[in-house]
Amino acid sequence: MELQNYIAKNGIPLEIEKGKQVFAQGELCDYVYLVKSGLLKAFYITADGKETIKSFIQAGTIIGSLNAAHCKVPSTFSLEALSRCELVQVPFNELLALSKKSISISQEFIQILLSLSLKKERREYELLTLSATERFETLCKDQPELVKKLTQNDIAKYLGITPVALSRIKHK
Amino acid sequence: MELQNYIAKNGIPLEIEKGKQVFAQGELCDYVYLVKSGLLKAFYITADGKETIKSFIQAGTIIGSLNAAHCKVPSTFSLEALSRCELVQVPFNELLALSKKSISISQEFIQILLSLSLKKERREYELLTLSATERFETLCKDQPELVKKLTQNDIAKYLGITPVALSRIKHK
DNA sequence: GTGGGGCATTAACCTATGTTAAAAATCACA
DNA sequence: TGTGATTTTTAACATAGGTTAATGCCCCAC
Repeated sequence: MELQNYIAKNGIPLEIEKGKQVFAQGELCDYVYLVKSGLLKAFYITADGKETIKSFIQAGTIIGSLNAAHCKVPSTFSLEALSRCELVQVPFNELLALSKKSISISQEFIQILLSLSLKKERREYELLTLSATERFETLCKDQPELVKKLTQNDIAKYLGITPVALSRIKHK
Repeated sequence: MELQNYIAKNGIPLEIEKGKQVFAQGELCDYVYLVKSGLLKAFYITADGKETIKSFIQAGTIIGSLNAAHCKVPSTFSLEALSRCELVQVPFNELLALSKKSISISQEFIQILLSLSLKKERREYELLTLSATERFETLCKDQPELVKKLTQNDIAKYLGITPVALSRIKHK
């Protein structure tokens, strides 16, 4: 909470319209964003121009390209608003510096990174061991409210299949 | 380094013979392990009895089931030695407690978790956007020494395909 | 050296998903 | 309410990878 409070107080508020990008794949982006309201998607555009969705980001989450912010390299993904969003922006380094001065902030950082790792581990597990149908069922069971807000196109891109394949799966 | 030194000094040394498991999927495991030598694999057994490999763990790495250690739930994967291994075992909570008292340990923890997240992100990216052939090529390019030490069986299980499919891919 | 066990290859056939294209449904809004 | 735009469905065909099983290979214990 301390960390979120810090961001809420010291960060720069941003409004992002539906369909607009917060940052784009290939750009440097040293910021981290706290999502106050709205829904976003983080996605890759592959070499052959196809989009695959890495994750959906809901209110209350902190999001940023760790890679870009931490390693000073271009982001590997884009972040785009699926609905009008209120964000608060703060430089990643500022948070890291803050964590060097406060044990409680450090601890919160550690908790956030731990839960991030667990989330990614879960996704890795699903991609590695479940079929597209099973991944779809899991998503519907775990996040029914989220699924309602998404287009089938975006769900498919998140599952790693085409919209056509998802339509087929639903048909059963 | 401070963290690794702590583990090396205060942990319990373990020797694991090739083929033996450090912990098994479904068990509680509150420990974290520093790999001093050898090679291990972390893998899942799915509901229908198939094995898929989550990652290979080489010397110098710290490994453990974050989920099991942090959330007090059974591990979702098993850890098995692919060659004779020297490990050092330390309770995860001990490290977490330590990080609450020392900023520098906290910072190291954060760095480890950051690089873990980046690694997982990369894997997620590959599973989501690359074909089996491309994943195999990437692995061969990025970790040629590792590939040499592995059986084709294990490589296939890591790529998320069957050994038969991998043999076909290599044929080309 | 012999025999057994696991690993790798090959082949034949099967299934899930991709691709393309067209039709149908839904939505957005003038 | 009508109309164009977008999303979803359906169909036909192509391809990657799964499954099973047979064969050969290699290593190692005896």
